[in-house]
Amino acid sequence: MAAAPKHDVFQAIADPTRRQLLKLLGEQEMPVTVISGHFPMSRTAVSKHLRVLAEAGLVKERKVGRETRYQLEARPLQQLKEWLGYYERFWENKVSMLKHYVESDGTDTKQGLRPEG
Amino acid sequence: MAAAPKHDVFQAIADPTRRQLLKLLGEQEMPVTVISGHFPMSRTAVSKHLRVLAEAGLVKERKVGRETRYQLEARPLQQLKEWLGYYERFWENKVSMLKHYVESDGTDTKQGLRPEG
DNA sequence: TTGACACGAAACCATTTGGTGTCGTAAAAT
DNA sequence: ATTTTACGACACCAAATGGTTTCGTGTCAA
Repeated sequence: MAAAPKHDVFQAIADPTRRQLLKLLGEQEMPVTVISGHFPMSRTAVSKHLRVLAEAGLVKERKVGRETRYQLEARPLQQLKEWLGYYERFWENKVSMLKHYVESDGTDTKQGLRPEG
Repeated sequence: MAAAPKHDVFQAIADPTRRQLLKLLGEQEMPVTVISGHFPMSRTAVSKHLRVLAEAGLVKERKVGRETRYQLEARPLQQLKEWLGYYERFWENKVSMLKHYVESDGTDTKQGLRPEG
């Protein structure tokens, strides 16, 4: 029985702490202790987040002596981009249709589309 | 005014059922009973997922008689696209990885970068 | 050799999540 | 007028999640 229930990318990025981790690890490879220094929680907690990210393929680990260094591995985010691609047409359509109609920030007072007037 | 939404977009799309919901509701506006007919769970469960999506702004509800019709509202997904945009350079641009290698002191490994990549 | 450090594993806890079923009520249908 | 339908509001439950502390082990330093 192979381990099927890995974490997927969608789950992995759902947590704000993990998104911060990705950003941090994009800058540079870092060991756990240094990483956890950036967060208001225990090293163990950060470590568990890192595991989730690793299971989703979003970070890679490298053992160097007694430390484990982590670094961003962005490629799995392409899944997300692909998923998003499907929905782009929905807001592109809306925008072009509403362009002449709503020029505000999206806090529309009317719902739906009416002809002028 | 607008209270901080309890669920954000990242959380909302983390669940596979909710992603299916988005896809379904992109096709067409639908009432709850019809929607839940597409899922192997109770209407109440689907309704709760719809609420999460609504809190994230990803669906809009419209009361029509005794039914509540839901439809995709894709615009908040732009946040996701924007977030993703930051990471595109990591897979589009191998040069950035080279840059990181060069900027580090380079004494930490002998196997850091291989030709061809 | 002894001690400090880095880290994962494990046990534990509170809260959230994803699901269930029941019930009340407004709207439609008969 | 009565019944059926659509739905949200609840109350409830098991499992997952996000956090903690403690402990064991491998690695580096004195």
